[in-house]
Amino acid sequence: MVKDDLDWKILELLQENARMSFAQIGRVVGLSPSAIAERVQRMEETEVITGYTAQVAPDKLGWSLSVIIMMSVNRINFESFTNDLSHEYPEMVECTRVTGKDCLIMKFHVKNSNHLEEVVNRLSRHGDPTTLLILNELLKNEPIRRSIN
Amino acid sequence: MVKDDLDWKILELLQENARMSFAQIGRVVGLSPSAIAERVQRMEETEVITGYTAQVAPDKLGWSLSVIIMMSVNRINFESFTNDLSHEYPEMVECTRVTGKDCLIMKFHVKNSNHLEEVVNRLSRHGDPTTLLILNELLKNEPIRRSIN
DNA sequence: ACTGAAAAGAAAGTCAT
DNA sequence: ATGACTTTCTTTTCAGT
Repeated sequence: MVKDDLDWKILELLQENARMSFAQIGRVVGLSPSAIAERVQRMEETEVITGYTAQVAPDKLGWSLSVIIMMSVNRINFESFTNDLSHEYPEMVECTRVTGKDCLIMKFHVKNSNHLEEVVNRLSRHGDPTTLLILNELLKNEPIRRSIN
Repeated sequence: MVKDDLDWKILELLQENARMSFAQIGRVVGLSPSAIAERVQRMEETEVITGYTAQVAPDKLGWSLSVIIMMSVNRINFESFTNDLSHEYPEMVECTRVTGKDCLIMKFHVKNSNHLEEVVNRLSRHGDPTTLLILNELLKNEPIRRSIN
């Protein structure tokens, strides 16, 4: 798991820049590269760290519209809908089930409003989607820090 | 920007594992390490790639409850609220402004329901928050792929 | 659990092709 | 963009504490 403040410092650094070398991290926290490697490996194995991802700008890649779509999917269709999501909806980047009547909150990147309409049409077979256009991502993927108890 | 399919393949690989070495990527896509380095550097400079982040499991770190909170903040208070968000709300990991009456959708990790109440109380000074408990993250940080055409 | 040393591997730079 | 080359840095492994 997470043992001490050093582990927390390592987690913070890797959340800010996942490509930092163990040597670089070691210099900041005051441990040898091998000690960092061991700690990171332990946190990977215990799934405290679940992966490392590059963040990309969808608008620079032809996905110029981002939306949040909320939809209730009734229990009968729920499994068939949530099964194979990323395959059925390649433009979906997030899907969160939340409390409320079988409610899903999803995030999509689409090319334009025609593409959005097409996505909404596909979704409509499973429920009644509410679409919110994303105007500004004020905070995104903010690092998780130590819970101060 | 993004020149060709090779760039796209590199982006896919880095979104799946941001710690891959240029040499590893080169072996997969069939280019030399220095060619990969140049392409990645170009995509960083043009801000196609905006960063590299480690993904961590909040529940293994003492943040056992995750919630989405929606709230309208009227235009007068909007700037004062959105200014210094991560400092005022360290438990906030996402804040998205969407269409609708000055509407914000936020994501928080909290320790427990008491902590959640405390967060809701703090928010209530700026608007009327609606809280949805996250039950399951079916899709999270799904890689962005090539827009077909 | 950490250090330090040695070997292997990768990165960053140069240059010619 | 590659290949050859050098220098520097990093990872990995392992013996030692």
